[in-house]
Amino acid sequence: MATNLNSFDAIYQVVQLIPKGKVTSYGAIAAYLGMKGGARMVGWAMNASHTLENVPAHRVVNRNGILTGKNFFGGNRMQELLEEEGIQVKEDKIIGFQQHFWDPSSEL
DNA sequence: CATTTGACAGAGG
DNA sequence: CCCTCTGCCAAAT
Repeated sequence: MATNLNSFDAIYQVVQLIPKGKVTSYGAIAAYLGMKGGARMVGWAMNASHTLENVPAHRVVNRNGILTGKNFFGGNRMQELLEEEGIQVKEDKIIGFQQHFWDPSSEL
């Protein structure tokens, strides 16, 4: 797919496609977009996306299921959003991460 | 144009 | 699981 999408836009699309109550990792998104190993780029996109509203970056965590970007959300905002979607978060990390994991490469 | 940086990932200890 | 080092890619300065 990747219809006329610029670097960041493609990432925003995938993040917006994450089902409610699900989460994914930067690497999974990067791999889906073909930039395996470019996971850092995904984080960069999120940094730019945090100014947007339709990008549920709170559903994107690192490979360990840790809310790496919670600091960018402003306090416990990220954790609250996840808990509202049925995801339990403890000490900045998702409980049963694999259980809530959503892989774009498999689901899309 | 070269260097630094960044919300990562994987391997090793 | 935590810490450290290396590898990757693109944007920002």
